Amino acid sequence: MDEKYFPAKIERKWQERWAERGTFEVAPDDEKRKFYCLEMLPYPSGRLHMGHVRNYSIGDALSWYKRLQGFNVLHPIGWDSFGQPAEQAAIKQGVNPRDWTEDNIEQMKAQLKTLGIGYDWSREMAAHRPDYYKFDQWFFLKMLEKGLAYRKDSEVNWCPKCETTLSNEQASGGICWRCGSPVEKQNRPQWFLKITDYADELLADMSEIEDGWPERVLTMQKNWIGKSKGANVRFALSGSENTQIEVFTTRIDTIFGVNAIVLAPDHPIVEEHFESFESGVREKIVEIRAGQAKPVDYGEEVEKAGVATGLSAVNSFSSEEVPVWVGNYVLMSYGTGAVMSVPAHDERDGEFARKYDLDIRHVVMPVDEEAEGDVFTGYGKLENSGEWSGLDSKEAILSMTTHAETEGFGESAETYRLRDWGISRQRFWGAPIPIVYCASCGAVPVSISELPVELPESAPFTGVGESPLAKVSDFVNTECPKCGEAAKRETDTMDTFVDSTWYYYRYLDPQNGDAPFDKEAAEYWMPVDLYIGGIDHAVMHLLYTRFWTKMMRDIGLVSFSEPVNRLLTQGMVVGESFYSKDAESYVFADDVEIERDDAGKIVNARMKDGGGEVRIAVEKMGKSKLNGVDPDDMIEVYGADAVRLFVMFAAPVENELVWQESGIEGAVRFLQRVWRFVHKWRSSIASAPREVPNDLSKEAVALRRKAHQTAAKITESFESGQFNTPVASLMELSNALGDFKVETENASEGDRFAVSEAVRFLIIMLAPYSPHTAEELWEAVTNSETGIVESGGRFPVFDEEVAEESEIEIAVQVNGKLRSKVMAPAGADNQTLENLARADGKIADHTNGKEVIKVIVVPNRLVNIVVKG
RNA sequence: GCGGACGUGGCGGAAUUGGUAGACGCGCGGGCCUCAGAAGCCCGUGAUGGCGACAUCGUGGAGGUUCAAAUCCUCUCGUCCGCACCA
Repeated sequence: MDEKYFPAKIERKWQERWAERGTFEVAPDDEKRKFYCLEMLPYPSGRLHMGHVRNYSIGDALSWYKRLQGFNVLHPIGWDSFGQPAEQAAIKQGVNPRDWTEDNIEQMKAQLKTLGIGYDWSREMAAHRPDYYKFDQWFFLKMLEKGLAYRKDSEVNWCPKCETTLSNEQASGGICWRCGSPVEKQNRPQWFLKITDYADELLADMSEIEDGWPERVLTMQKNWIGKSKGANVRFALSGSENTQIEVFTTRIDTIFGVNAIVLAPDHPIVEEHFESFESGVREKIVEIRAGQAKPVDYGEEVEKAGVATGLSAVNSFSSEEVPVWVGNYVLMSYGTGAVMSVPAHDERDGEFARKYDLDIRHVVMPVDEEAEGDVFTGYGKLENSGEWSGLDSKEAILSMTTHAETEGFGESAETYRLRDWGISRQRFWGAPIPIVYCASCGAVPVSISELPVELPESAPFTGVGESPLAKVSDFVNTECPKCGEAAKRETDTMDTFVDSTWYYYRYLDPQNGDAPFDKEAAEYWMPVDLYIGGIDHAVMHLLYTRFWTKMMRDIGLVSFSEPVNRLLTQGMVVGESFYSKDAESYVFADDVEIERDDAGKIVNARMKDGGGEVRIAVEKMGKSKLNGVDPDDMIEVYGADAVRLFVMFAAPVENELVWQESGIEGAVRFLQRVWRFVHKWRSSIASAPREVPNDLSKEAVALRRKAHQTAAKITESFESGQFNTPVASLMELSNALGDFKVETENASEGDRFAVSEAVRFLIIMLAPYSPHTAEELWEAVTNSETGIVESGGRFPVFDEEVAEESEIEIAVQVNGKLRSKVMAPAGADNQTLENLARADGKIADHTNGKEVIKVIVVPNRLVNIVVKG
């Protein structure tokens, strides 16, 4: 052990040693309890950023903690290596996407190793390698067999900038989730996965995981699935024998207030009667269609527009004839694509009716008279509703639904916001969809034994038009698997969310060539015990992956329904940015001079050279803001251990983390302090007695107590998912060691024991945060070169008796105000505490001459004396 | 508009879940060491008043429940996030 702390040196040493010994490589072991710790796999952009560092530091901390408790910890990593940037690079720089991707993986892997994250690298996977995407295709075929994959000619979201289709989620709000461009609509045949088949289960099974998942993630998913209960009701189209218009409504109780049926502009009935409409109507419908196809900016409210088609329909409840309109606010993709318009009891219908001067008839009376305005959307008492008049809304809904069912023109129904998952992408860099189109046989699946359908080496990357695959004739032209005739391959590739939906199952059995993974491996390791990632994946990835697990259960691959027991959503890493008002641009922190007042509050910031005013803000890191921090630079200056320690200490994991260089300096100071202390005591520790000596000094007893209390606290924090406070506890323990004022040469047996115990505790509890430093210190005090885990180092189990304080400070209050503190033996009874409190001089001053009404005693805490007068 | 979360020193954040508010770190102030600096070490640091022991105030604001509230309840202000014609 060097006298001084040289992080680069020890970090290299231990990274090599871990690799040599395979410290983090694991295999199923029925003797040990398993723990599967997972972080969201990165896209191999080529550079690690601070968000990654945070993500992996959290995962590694918990992995170490569990490992040190004797768990068999699976902690893998891989690459989400299909996707647009590689293809963009191919278009812009003419590089081969495969080479580009492999290079980036190489670089990021090196960075991860420099960080010293304890991964089982033997299980690494990468989505773009055929041995992985073969099983994307395998799953697709299995789902096709099960009827869970289908092809449908459908309108898709098209991003003109990325030149690709987007899922509904990716196009949410009318803008591309990746580049922010407005999304257009296009019609084309698409492959879909039937996630909607699992909508109910995805909702119901939330009860299985609600203890371990953040409430807001489940709420977001719930809203996304958007289950809505109501009824379908059919209106007969006037003048037509058996054409009916079906509407979905949650408020069948308002059906006597219907003044019109409003159809989506692309409703089949509109299509069917289109030619019979007057020319003005046709024009208006075309206009509405165009308007709906246009993406809408966030927050922008679209004015309602519509046109009466001239058709009319009969309200089966009232026998009333109502006009049929087309409206721009009705969506074909939700419910039945038709609504019954009830302007008195629905805001949208009200707005529509006001604009076009349609009848407004109230059929539900508010029960409390608080309701104002002409539209009342609450529940109330029915009126003007035939035999249902007088009923409460809720009763009426039940009764009217039953009536519709009996009469055969309606039934209760459920509708979801969730759509099926469109997976077709007009891209090269993704898993080919294993389908062949044959002139006589149609769409024919490639047989499983022929997988993988490999991507060609390269393709012409022009950046425009169809998928590049369509231009690779060797790829496109093939034979029909069924009839052997010449046929063409599907040239769309799969959404990359397919790759990331099941990657963590591949870690369980990464070499398997016959199946995505071995069922027994999954039995041992799954479900994931802790999954850590950003909140931005709350809906898409995390909903897809829950769906995928249920699908795998149904094809017999796994025996459970939920893949992740506990989810931790980590906050962003942000940086301080400096904006020069004179230059009207961001400037580097180094060029800024900060002035503070006596309390340390920043009062002024100016440029060092010109003195121009500078505005300081905390913003997402970015090149343009000059506030990005490169993990490699930080590791070089402070060491990986200090970076990791700071990242964990600076904020609770779910919060934003403000990167501050002064903060990381504090982290290094702490590590150095620990280092110096261990260096000074290392031989005394090595020769310390193994058993507790009898003659412990008061100070030694206090040090032991602190060590055991720290172990108790940290264990509790880890178990509850708190990672910042343990660092504070470690610092306290380190401070207590620093306060232990015995020189090594005068240390008694008892002193050496207490110091040795506290130091070993400290080192092991430091390992989750700063593993290299902990390993080096451990080696210095134990002389074992195999590393902490292999040499049997275990997370300290605290001894309650040792941790217990013998004397406790008791707060004494008079009328709830703190007036004094007294020392009392631990566990003293209420009477003793009260007597002690009353005997205190300061308390007497506050109670003399007053009548004591009541005395409240909280054992080991406080005494509150309530007085009058 | 609907839904959700959160407001604690100059800053990041603690607080055994109703029981001594501000742990720990940063920043700031003072001191020791040093030729000097860096590093390190020691002391102080919520606000106001007082030489002081101490007193008063204090967890966005206003009420309330309680012997006792950062924590529970009501209202209110603010910040952030999600959804947004979903019938």
